[in-house]
Amino acid sequence: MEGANESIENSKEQENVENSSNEFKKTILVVDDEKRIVDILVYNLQKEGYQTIEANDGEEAIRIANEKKPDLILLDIMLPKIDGLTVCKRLKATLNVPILILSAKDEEIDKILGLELGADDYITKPFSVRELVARVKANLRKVEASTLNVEGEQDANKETNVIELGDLVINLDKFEVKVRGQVIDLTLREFEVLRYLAKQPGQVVTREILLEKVWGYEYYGDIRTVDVTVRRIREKIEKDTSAPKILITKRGVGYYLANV
Amino acid sequence: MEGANESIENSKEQENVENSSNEFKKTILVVDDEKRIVDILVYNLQKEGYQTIEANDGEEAIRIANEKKPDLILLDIMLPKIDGLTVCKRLKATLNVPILILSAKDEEIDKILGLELGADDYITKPFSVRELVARVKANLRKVEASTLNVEGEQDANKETNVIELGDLVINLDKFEVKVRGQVIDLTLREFEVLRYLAKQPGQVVTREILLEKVWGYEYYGDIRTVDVTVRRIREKIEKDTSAPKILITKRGVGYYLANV
DNA sequence: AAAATTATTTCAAAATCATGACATGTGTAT
DNA sequence: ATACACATGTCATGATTTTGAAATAATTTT
Repeated sequence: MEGANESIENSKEQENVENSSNEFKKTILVVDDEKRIVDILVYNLQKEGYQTIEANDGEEAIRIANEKKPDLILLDIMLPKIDGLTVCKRLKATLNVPILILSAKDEEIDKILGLELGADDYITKPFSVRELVARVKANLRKVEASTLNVEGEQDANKETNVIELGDLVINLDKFEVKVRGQVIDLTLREFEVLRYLAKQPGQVVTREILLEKVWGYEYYGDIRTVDVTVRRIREKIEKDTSAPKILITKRGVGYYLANV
Repeated sequence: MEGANESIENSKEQENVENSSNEFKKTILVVDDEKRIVDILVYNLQKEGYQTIEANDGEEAIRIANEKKPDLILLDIMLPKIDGLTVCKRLKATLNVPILILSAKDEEIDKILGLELGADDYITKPFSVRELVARVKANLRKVEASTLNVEGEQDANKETNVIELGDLVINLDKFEVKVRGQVIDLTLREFEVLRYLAKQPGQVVTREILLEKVWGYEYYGDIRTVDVTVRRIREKIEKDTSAPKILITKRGVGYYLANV
């Protein structure tokens, strides 16, 4: 979204620089079941000088990828037949190809990263075409630059997938939450809300942001849905629901997690 | 256009937070030749606290957009004089503004996407107002996010979202104010007034400006409302309300925050 | 002193939130 | 297939807080 004008012109120039320097066009496999999305992606990637192939579901994706060996894969997670997560894992197991994940929700992305499927990058909807193209290029460059250190760095940044906040311990890998030492059972939605808040403790998050990041860009339900989910979380983690100490309301704004 | 009423209720609630947190209202250019549509869009966007400008054909759209530099453009594709596609392409060439395409049919969208133009998002008629507003907000947020992260790489760049002014510490993320080390509890309105003043300490701000920037353009209430809010703030932050040391009156003009 | 401006108090309306109840959908075990 | 538990979203209601306006008091300016 940054620099619309600049990049329209840019893209023409870079076309030559980036692509003509490699004799042959890089091939990108676009995997999405929404034809519209595929169309945008394909159109814009071709404009940038890439060759594209398409797949509309997970099964196809795996088959085509193995057959055509693309230089990069753009992969939506919401897919028919075999979901994107599985596709990603399987492809990573057999092919050494950068995979760029498309997703409507931040939380979905987290899940993927948490599961260590080996995705190389991700981008959440709505994304600008510009942004996408930039990521594609970046990832292709990365491969080129480090054809030697194939698997070196990834394991290096093994972050603690546990967030600790006072009485609260959130294990992102296990999808498990402990309060005061007790494992409590949250539903997926509840967990995601809590996790999102926990990533930035103290920071007040509006309901709208939560809806977008947790429920997803495509969700247009009642904003008060957030309140209800919060209440359900509180029922499980707060000693006294009527005086929350952990998940706190900022009246007129939204919710936040008390830090420490 | 189902759901016009639904969002009328909606808008009452979140009115403030998202918009007034940027102390000026975002401007949205609505481009459509059907007056009815424009009216509905404008009405609802204003309800949400956006400023709106209108254009009824493609020619006008381009002219106005270049002149007024809106923060976002809602663009119908079916337009007299210059069609939406062209408008989009041209605008993208000169302005860096998110464009949200309105279209009657899915197929139309398909066609559009097959074409160039870096539209940022699209929405097909009929759409719910809630959906539209959500998309508008999402796209505006996107812009904001990308202007903050200079290179878009990591969110790790910790902008201190904290304003310090002598005894006063305002944490913008937490919507929290400390006075002499003590966290005090301000209402949203109070917080916003204080924040606005704090962004330009020493600078005297008239009540009119405060009303406009904090209450919003559409607010036509009593100007003395500002006084009352100021008093409420003082009660919470001043040691001696009758001799304010922090939030000070400039008689005949307005108020300002003492500098250091 | 009169006029103008600001401070303070009070009150009712409006906004916001928590909660319970209900509806729907989904998966699972019988 | 049927029944059941569970997850999740929606809605209505009541409680609480916030807010604007009006009325009055206090202060400053002219």
